[in-house]
Amino acid sequence: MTLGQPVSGEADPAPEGVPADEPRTVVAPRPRGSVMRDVARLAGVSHQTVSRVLNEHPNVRQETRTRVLEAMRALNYRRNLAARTLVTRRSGTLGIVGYETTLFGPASMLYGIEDAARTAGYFVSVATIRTLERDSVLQAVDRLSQQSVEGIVAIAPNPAVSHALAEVPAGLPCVGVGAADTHVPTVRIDNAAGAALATRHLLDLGHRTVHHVAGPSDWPEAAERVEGWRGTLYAAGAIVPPVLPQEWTARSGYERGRILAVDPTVTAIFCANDQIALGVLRALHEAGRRVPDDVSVVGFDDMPDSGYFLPPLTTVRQDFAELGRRGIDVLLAQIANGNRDAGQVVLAPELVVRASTAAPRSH
Amino acid sequence: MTLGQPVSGEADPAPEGVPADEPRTVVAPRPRGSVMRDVARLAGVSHQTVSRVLNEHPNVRQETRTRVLEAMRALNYRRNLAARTLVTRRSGTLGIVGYETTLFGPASMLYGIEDAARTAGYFVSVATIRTLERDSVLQAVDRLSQQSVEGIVAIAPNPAVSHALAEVPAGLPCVGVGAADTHVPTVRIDNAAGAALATRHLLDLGHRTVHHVAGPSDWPEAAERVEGWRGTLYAAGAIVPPVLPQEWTARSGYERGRILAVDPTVTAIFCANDQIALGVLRALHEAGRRVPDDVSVVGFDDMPDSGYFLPPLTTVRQDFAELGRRGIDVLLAQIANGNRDAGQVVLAPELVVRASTAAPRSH
DNA sequence: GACCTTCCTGTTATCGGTCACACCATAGTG
DNA sequence: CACTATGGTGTGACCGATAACAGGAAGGTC
Repeated sequence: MTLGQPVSGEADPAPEGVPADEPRTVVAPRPRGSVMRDVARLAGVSHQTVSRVLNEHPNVRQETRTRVLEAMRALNYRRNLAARTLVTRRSGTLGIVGYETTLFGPASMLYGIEDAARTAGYFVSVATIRTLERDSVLQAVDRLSQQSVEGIVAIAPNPAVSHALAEVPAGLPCVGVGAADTHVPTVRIDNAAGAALATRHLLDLGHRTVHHVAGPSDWPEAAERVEGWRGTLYAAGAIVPPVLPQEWTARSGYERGRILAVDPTVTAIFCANDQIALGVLRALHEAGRRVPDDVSVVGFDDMPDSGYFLPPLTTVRQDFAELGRRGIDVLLAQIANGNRDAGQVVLAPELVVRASTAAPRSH
Repeated sequence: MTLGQPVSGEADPAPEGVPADEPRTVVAPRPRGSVMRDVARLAGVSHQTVSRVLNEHPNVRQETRTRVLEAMRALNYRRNLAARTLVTRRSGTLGIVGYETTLFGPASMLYGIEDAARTAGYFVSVATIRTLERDSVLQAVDRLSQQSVEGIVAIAPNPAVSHALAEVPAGLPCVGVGAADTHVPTVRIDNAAGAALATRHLLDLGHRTVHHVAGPSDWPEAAERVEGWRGTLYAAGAIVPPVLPQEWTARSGYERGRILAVDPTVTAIFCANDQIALGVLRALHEAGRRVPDDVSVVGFDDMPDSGYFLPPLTTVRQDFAELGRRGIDVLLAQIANGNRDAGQVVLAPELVVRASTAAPRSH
């Protein structure tokens, strides 16, 4: 036992005159636990046999196995992942590239992904990016690939991200979650169909046309929703009002909502997400236009709070957790096959009708 | 160049009779990039010199250094973290134990922590837990320690989590973020002070007393806020209404709010977070009690949406990003010192007064 | 000139696992 | 009985980095 003995004290005797508390970056090495050899010794077998037990190799006698397992428990052994990774080239870790993960959607996907990865026996390493600049994204991907991640999930598969992914040398498996992308396989809900659902719902209620408060133009989710909304209006022969991309925030919705609120021809508004809808609701309220009597509002996402807005929000639900799970499925399939062509998985969104939509008042 | 050549194909010829598409877990090893020796050879130096350049050792001639750097660029070299971790016992990775990370607060802390860790040159591995059961927590901590994380940040430092942390053998540095805890150093805002701020504000406006809709009892944040609220009422000689712990959701707030709404003596409600407040607002609205004319409402957190509730919510702001940063600071200090006694860091919360509070109507 | 520093560089061991292979039983086959 | 499979186990090499140490060249001091 080396208890109480200074760690490697001989080699470099502290210079006497120098203040000892100077904040040097010399860090004491982490104390070492027991390793495979220790377990082997205690169990009276070779280290290779311990390895076999650990990896559930069939050719180990039952009695030997239990003896090894007992030794492992006695020594509180845990395998050193770094050593294993070094030799197998498989880290058992998946990387996540996240963007704006404080938003409800991304945060939920992150959660779903982590959950699914854990279930599949993988660790999860996260690299968030602050901006969608090329360098920022490349850096994040680089950080993850340094860690020998076996695959990467991009939560915001926008062009910058997937382009960086395509550049990853080793043909790293990857998947985009949330929106379509041409460079990487993706798992997403059908944003266009969701937008169409919302627009259709409003048209069916009798509204002449539907205004749209869009999300940021650099999010493909936002673009797809614009597309679905526009297409539906077009197919119905309704006029297509201009869109002005906004952020995903209530503030954005409020600002855009104030403009829409003073326009008496506006009777139905489809918002790119629920937070935007929240802002729009407030703007309408302040302008004295009642929802849904004067104006109908639909959101997108169905965050847990949406049912408690004033009034409760009609919205398009997407199952973020399921999205995460399916994303991991696709990634694992790629890892198993070695190729990237795992295709596209598209989940159907669902319209949740609450109290924020109604037929327009007939004059 | 080994391009096109099968990787170690000789050793284990595929058994002829077995269907080839059986889903076995045999995975092709990741193709290998260039390693230190390759760089060394190209630069005409030893691998150790490459290592010196990489680690910014001072004793390398300028010319040698540039030659090595060029070789690294030419070969697109990146250091193998697993090998480095194996020998140094330092993984450069911090672990995060997260709970309910889809909530705005936890998600924001996660983000702040990741950001700060990256800035400090650390990677981040996440282990979320679904329940606060002892086993679930232990498992998460175990997963992280398997990865040789150098420290752990607990986002929900509730007793179960910190207890598990205390059991980590190697004296792993750790820190709890968000609430006080007796087992681990913590970084938090002063939840009690924040609650006091809110309560005081309502009392100062002239309310006789303040009702409270609390968070879940197994979150120390919730308990601390109850404490601050209760203490302030007590000091002011106001009566202390009973509390019923709820979840952090709007739904919870709504349910509790419906009960409070029918009680005419209720004129001021302090909610444990903004989402609860949202539910309370709706319940009051439905009951025909106007905010702030009939009832004042205060939240906690200041999520981005709170300013767009109807009416805009008076709330207690906590700076989650700063919390994350400071958490990493404390953790890094522990890693540098080797001991766990990095004390408590307490940040001051701030009251943000908006339109949901006013003096009670005088009869 | 002998000697000691200081700067720069290379050689070898090592971290803790897995892989390839050798080995020894025992059992089955002709 | 010789010969081959097969189950169970041990031995040594190896993954790719860093640590420890050795040693050569250049410069300074006596």
